[in-house]
Formats: sequence, structure tokens, C-alpha cells
Amino acid sequence: MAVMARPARISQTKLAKDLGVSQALVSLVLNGRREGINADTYKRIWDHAISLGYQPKGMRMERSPREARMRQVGVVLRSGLNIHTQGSYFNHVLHGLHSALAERGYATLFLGSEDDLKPNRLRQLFHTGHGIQGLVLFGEVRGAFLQQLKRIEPRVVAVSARHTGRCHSVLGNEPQALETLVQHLAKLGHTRIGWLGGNVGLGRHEARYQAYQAALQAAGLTDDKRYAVFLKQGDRAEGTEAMLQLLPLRTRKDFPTAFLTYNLHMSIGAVQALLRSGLNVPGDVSVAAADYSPLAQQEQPRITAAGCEAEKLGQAAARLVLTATGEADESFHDVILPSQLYVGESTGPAR
Amino acid sequence: MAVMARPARISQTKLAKDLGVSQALVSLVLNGRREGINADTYKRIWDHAISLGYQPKGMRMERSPREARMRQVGVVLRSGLNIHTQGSYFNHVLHGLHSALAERGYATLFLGSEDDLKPNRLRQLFHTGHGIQGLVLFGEVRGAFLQQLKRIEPRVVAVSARHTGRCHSVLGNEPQALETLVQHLAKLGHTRIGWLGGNVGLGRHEARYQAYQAALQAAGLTDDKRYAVFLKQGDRAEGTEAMLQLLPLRTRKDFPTAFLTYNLHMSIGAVQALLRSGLNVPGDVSVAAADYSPLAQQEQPRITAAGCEAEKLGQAAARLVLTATGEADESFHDVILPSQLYVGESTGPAR
DNA sequence: CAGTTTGGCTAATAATTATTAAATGCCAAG
DNA sequence: CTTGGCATTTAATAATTATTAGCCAAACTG
Repeated sequence: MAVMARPARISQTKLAKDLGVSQALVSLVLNGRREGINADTYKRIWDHAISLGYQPKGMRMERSPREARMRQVGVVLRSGLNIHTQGSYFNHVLHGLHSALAERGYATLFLGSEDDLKPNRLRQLFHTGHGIQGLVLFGEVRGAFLQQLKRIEPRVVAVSARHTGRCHSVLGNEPQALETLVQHLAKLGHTRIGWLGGNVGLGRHEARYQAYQAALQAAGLTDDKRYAVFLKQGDRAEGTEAMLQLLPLRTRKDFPTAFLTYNLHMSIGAVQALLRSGLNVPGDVSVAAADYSPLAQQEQPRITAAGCEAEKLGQAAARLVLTATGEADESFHDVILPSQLYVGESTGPAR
Repeated sequence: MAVMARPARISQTKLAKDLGVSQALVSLVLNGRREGINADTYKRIWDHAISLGYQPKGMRMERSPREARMRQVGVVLRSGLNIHTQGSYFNHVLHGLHSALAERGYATLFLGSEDDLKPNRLRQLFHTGHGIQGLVLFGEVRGAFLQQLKRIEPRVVAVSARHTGRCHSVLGNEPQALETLVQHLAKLGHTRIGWLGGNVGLGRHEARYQAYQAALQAAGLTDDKRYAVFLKQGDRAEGTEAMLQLLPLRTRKDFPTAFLTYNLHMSIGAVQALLRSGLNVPGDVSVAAADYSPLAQQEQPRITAAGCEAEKLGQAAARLVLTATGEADESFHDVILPSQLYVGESTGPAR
């Protein structure tokens, strides 16, 4: 990581001495002269200059007026996520982030996912002269990876994940969302509410599941583990699969009359499974999702959902990353945005 | 656009003379020294240095070895498009683009849409030291805007749009897609096929509509304008609206037994409208889309669609932008990727 | 009014970098 | 072994940039 550290400034004269060549040759090489210069020597000089972070005298770009400076904020996706999976949730976050950054004169630099960002790749991305002034993480990343990123760029904000004491974060109010949903269903007369979980193993799932359990307790309802399913991806197909796993138990007298799903996509998949099995939504079973995006209103039936608007998460992340100082003694902020209930057509009175 | 031109190199001594100050002061300012310097003078010096494209001697970054250089490709969206509209189509393009760029050591810089990119903003984004080495346009932009972009960065590729003679482009084979769909429906016995159009006014709609008309003719089928609708957005809601506009005509003996829609989202909306009206898809009416994304397989019913895979468009765009030279005499390439038919559950035998 | 302080800038000189004619090393041919 | 040619590098000097003590004018204070 030599290129990341910025020690005392080094001169061409020093470079030349290190390499056993003349300063004149160093100057020629760093200005791109190839003619009459041995290719190996050329490469050796460039490599050494870059590895020692050589910068010429004359101007400190990082001290130029703000409005003249290229400014970018990098976006990093958690492992297993890419720009088109999980449909539109993180796309909405990205839109909110981008809009808020653009208003402040920043561009959004898409860096890829945790899986892609090996040390060589990071070195290249954060090459001398880069304009990256903060990082926004979509979802939860491994602790070691986060440490690595912070060494390079200490101004980090996580969205929909919490790395307590390690970086800033922005989340929706999960307990509020689950509580609101449970109350909505209780008001409709539901006394047995099942759970369809996805992204199991991520903190986000844990948080939502615990909030579901707490909301059941607060409403005086039973938390029956026989009607909870836990899957890995949290996509539509798993919503369908989770529902299909439970449907054989439907003849039981205590089968749930409603299900809450980890996210909107699982709700969509669960609804599809129910309809395909000849059941009525919400007539026979109600389904609701523990997050919200505009897709909820576009589906058929419209899906009842509670959560924070994804765009607002992105906007809040932009504000936070741009006020972050990256100092060692900086206080970390967790911003918890309020959740709201959207009542669609997927929930109705209990049978 | 003075910052874009790169004339003869200018020295601090020349800057000082222009401004009527000493070279010493210029050096201090450009290295960020504020103490003992008047704020107006500080700004005046920086502004002049930047406007003349001052760069210190010592190193020509643009001549550094390729692998050591920060390299980015900028993504620009057509007017009215943002990262979360039109669901996943351009997200899949972006994913394909990003993956192919990352393999070659490039990062993807999200620049926003045509509406956002005013001259001041462009100047900032393309500030001295930027690493942008090409631009990819998603969708069709205005001609004047394209000219403006090319002045800044001549290596431009348009995706799903063709600016003939102005830049490179990557498109799916629209005639092939429409032909395939019409043939598929003809084989199922359909003799009357309607059209639901979106993004009317964009070249993309025109191309698809014309290809639809040509395919009807080639199949010896009638192109009946009474059963064609033309709307502006091309989203789900307009798919629904277009279908609902035509449904009152359903009692006619020559009402179409199938519809082709401009894109997948309109198909989804049209199917929703039919189901909501008590009709059967594909029993009563078949619906198919003139583009393809994996969403076609996730819907209920799965939607029959033909088109090029969006990710492949992105990958082809990456290859093209990285081989572009930006020279004034460069030949422009239009790359037309083959379309494929995905048969879902939304098409079946004609009634 | 005179002396002191402060803010802003510069002349002078040192350090860094650029340029070019000349030097050096290597290899092949005689 | 010597010589010539070519490829590569450098010594010397010019140009550019950095640093700092000093300069000057305006404002303040007694």
C-alpha cells in the first residue's frame, strides 16, 4: 500500500539516486519520452516513481478551490449483490444517493462489489490524483474488508447495514416497520402471522426477524417457529419456495392467516405461489413485506409493505458521507429513518 | 471550455506576469498557502491557473504505464431516464458494462442524465486530471448534447440508440426480434396482431414499430391502425392504459387475438389490465414484448419476449468504447447483436 | 505626530526539473 | 585487435518552482 501513504515529498533527484540513473533520464521518462530509452529502464523508473508516490512540485491539487476539483463518491456493493439483483431496492437507493451528490457537485463512481475489490484493484482505483471523497456501502460487508477500505478512504457510510463503531450508517427503522405491519394485521383480526426470511446470516435479516418477534410479543400474539422459513437469497423465487414449503401444512387449524416476508420480492414470490395453488390473496392468506419500494404499488395485487423509502436512504447517505471528516477521533453516526406503512391489496381480514 | 483545450504548457512565471503578482506568490497559492494571503488574490490566482490549464512540470500522468493509471468510463442517461425507471433493462446493461470494464481495469463513473449535465457541471467532471477514457450513453440523446460531449471526450458509444455518423452504437437486432415474434404468433394461428407503443418520439420506438409493420407484411398479415396505441413513457402503467383503451373494442369481429408491446414493462401492464378485466392470458388474448430481460421469466404469467440480452449490450459497449480512438477520422461502428425468442406463458393458440 | 503592528506581497536565493550536446558501452565487421 | 555505428545514458546548463527574510503601506495606539 505504498501508493496510499503520502510521506515526505520525493524529488526526481532522489529517485535517480535510488535507481542508479541520472536525474535527466528520470525527467525524460516521467514525461513519456521513449525514443532512445531502453524499455526495461523506462518501466523500472515509472514503477519506482509510482510506488514512492512521486508528485512533481508546482501545485497541490487537493488544495485547489472546492468548485474546481473533481469530486466523486464511490459506491461498493456487498458480496453477492450486483446492480440488477434484488430488483429495484438498491437502485432506488442509488438514485437517491446520486441525485443528492449531484446537487452538491459530486459524481457517483461505481466500484463494484466486495468480491471484485482485491488489493491490486483498490490500488488502481485509488491511484494518485483520484477524486474519491467518500465511500458508500450498499449492504453489509465483511469486517476485514471494511477495515481495508477505511485505510484507503476513511469517510465511509453503510446503507442498510450497521457496523457499530466502525463507520457511519443509514437504516430504516426496522422495529417500527415490523410493529406497524403486525398492528395492521392484528387490526384485521389476524392472530397467527408467519415469517418468510431471506438473506439469512446478514444482520439485516436478524434485525427484521427480531423486530417481527418483538412486535408479535407486544401484540400478545404467538411466535410459532413451525411457520417460519429461513432462506439465503431473499429473491422472488425464494418467496415462492418458502410459501410452497409451508402450504402442505395448510390443513392444520393453527396455520397462519397472514405472512410477513423479509422483503418485497419475497412477498411477490409468495403471492405468486398462493395464487398458483388456487388460493386467494388476501381472502385466504394475507401477505405483507418488511420493506418498501414503489414496486409495491405496481404489482398485481398491490403489496402491503412497510419501510423507509429507499431513495431517502440514499439521500441521507449522501449527506452523511459529505459531512464525514475521516478523522481518527470522529464520532460515528447511525441515522435511522422513519418507516411508513403502505396498504396495498395483499392484506385483508383474517378468515 | 478553456479548461478542455490543452495549449502550450504555461509556467508559474507566466501566470504571475499575467496577474501582476510575483512568481513566489503564485507558487504559495498553488500549494495551498492561505496564511498572509488575501482571499481574493488567492482565488484570482487559482482561477487563472485552472482556466489556463496550468500543470506543473515533472510528470505527464497521461503517459504513465497503463496499469498504473486511473481509468474510468462515464455513463450518461438519456433525458427522462434515471437509474430506477424502466425497471431492470438498463440496470442489466449497466451490469454487463461494469463487469466488462472491471475485467479490463476500468471503473464505471455514473454521470447522471442529459438533463443534469449543464456546461458548468461538465467542466467540473472533466477537470484536469480526470481519468475518463470514454463515454457510454444509455438511450438516445439530443444531437447538440452529443456534440457537446464529443468535444470533451470523443470516444462515445450509444446503447439502444443510433446517432448515425456521430458516434459508435450497440443495438439489438430489432427487425429480427419483431420478425421472430410475429412468426411465433402466426404459427400459433394469430392473424390479427395489435401494437402497444411507448417512448413515442424516440428513434427506438420508431425502429421497433417499423420492424413490427414490416414483419406483419412479410407474414402476409394486416397492419390495422385501429388496434395500435402510442404512448409516451413506455412503463407498466402505460401498458395497462393502452390495453384498457382498446378493450372497449373487443366485441368487434376483427379485434386482435394478440398484441405486441414496445417493451417488457408494457407487456406486464397489459397482462395486468386483461386479467383485471376478467380475461384470460393467453386463452383470450396473447401478449408479447419486443425486448427481453430476465424479468420476463419472473413474472406471472411468464412473458413471451424477443430481444437481445441487455447484459450483452453492456458488454459490447464496453469493448467498443475501449477500442475507440476518438480521432477525427475514426470510422464509426454500429454493432447489432442478435435477438432471441423467449417463449413464456403469455402467448398461446389464437381463439 | 511618531512609533508599532499587521497584512500582504516580493526579491533573492535554493531546490527541482528540462533540455541537449556529448559521453559511454556494446556489438559486429574488417 | 581496432574501428565504426548504434543504442542508451549523462554532465552541464537553462528553465521552473520553493522558501524565507525583508519590504511597504495602512491602520492603530499612546
